[in-house]
Amino acid sequence: MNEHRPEESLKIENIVASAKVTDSLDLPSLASRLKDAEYNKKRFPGVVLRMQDPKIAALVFGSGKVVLTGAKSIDSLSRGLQILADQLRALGIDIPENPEYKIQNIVTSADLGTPINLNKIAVGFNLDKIEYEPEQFPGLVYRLDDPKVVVLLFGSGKLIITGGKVPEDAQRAVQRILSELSSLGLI
Amino acid sequence: RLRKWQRRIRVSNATERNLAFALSELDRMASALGLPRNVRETAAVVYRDAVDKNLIRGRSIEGVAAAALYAACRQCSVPRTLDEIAEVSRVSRKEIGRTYRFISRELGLKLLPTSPIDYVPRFCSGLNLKGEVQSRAVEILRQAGERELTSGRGPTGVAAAAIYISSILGGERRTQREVAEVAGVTEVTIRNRYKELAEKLDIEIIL
DNA sequence: AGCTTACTTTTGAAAGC
DNA sequence: GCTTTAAAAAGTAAGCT
Repeated sequence: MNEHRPEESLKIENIVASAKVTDSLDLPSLASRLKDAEYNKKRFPGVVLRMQDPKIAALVFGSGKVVLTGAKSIDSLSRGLQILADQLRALGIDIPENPEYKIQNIVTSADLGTPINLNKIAVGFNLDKIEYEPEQFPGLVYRLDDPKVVVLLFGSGKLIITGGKVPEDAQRAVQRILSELSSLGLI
Repeated sequence: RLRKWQRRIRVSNATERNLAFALSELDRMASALGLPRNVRETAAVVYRDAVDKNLIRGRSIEGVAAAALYAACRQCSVPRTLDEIAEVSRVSRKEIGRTYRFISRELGLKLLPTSPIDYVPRFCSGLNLKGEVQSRAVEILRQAGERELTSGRGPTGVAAAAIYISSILGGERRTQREVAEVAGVTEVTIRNRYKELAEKLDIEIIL
């Protein structure tokens, strides 16, 4: 069940991406013609669209720009964008064949396989690039410069890597943390 | 040149007026929390350092003052939670927290997370528990720290659980409700923490 | 007591207040 | 700075039975 290999425990939990599918969109009519659309201009300037197949939420703006969140793989993200494009085409809107998109953030979970002492880590790093306030949140926040990501470390040894642009960022972050913790004798 | 003078005087007046306001705010909050003079003085130093480094830009005087007081309490080992500071401030807990992180980083305060042990004296006196019970709670917390039973847990909750246990061991039992009240946590949290401490530190509790 | 729901933290884009 | 989306981690909290 548990392979206990830190580098094999990586799992993408969420991907956020942005794209420009057209030059302008009429949100009011778009919202009324799409079934799963939610639109409250007072509340938020974009239309919220929820897809069930790849479970993704899309934010559609009047500028023609779109934000996709919730995808658990780059593949499902692409499929989600295709589905969104098809829905807009069905409304008579011209959308490019393969809209360009940019991954803005990838959230990955991982497991070091061993419980860790957050207090010792905070001391070991001399609080550099580290924030640990258990009164407020149980995780220790570690900001890495390379890769430029933020890691949330928990006492259980599980962690969250966020802020990455490519899947490899999380992989590198875990490797770096493993080597830093072992060189500090904290793992 | 007269203009320049007047401008300097104006700026100087504003600076002094703001500092006076900040110091009176620190004093007002410290009094409301019953904090000793050394904490007020430490908070004043932190606030002045923040002013000298222009850290007030874009932030409210009251927010920086509250954050300085929060930091000072921790530096002096007489911690107050962000909620307690927020109760006597007109700034939200969220704002005080973010301002604290900012000045803490900019001034290089390097404060380690609050130790549950630092809450013991205040909570015990609030429960009228004698020194013996207090010492036993501190000993339990010392062991808990070594056994990694505090990682990620709220310091007040762990301290409350240790006090709950030591009050029973010392024959001066306080109910979970009473301890929860002075510690500012729920009875559920005390229950979860004390069960974990008792189990992993092999402490037998007979009710 | 226990279950459910929900909030804390982090990240990123979008348009506008 | 805020608003909205999604998602994980673990602790704490609140409401209901």
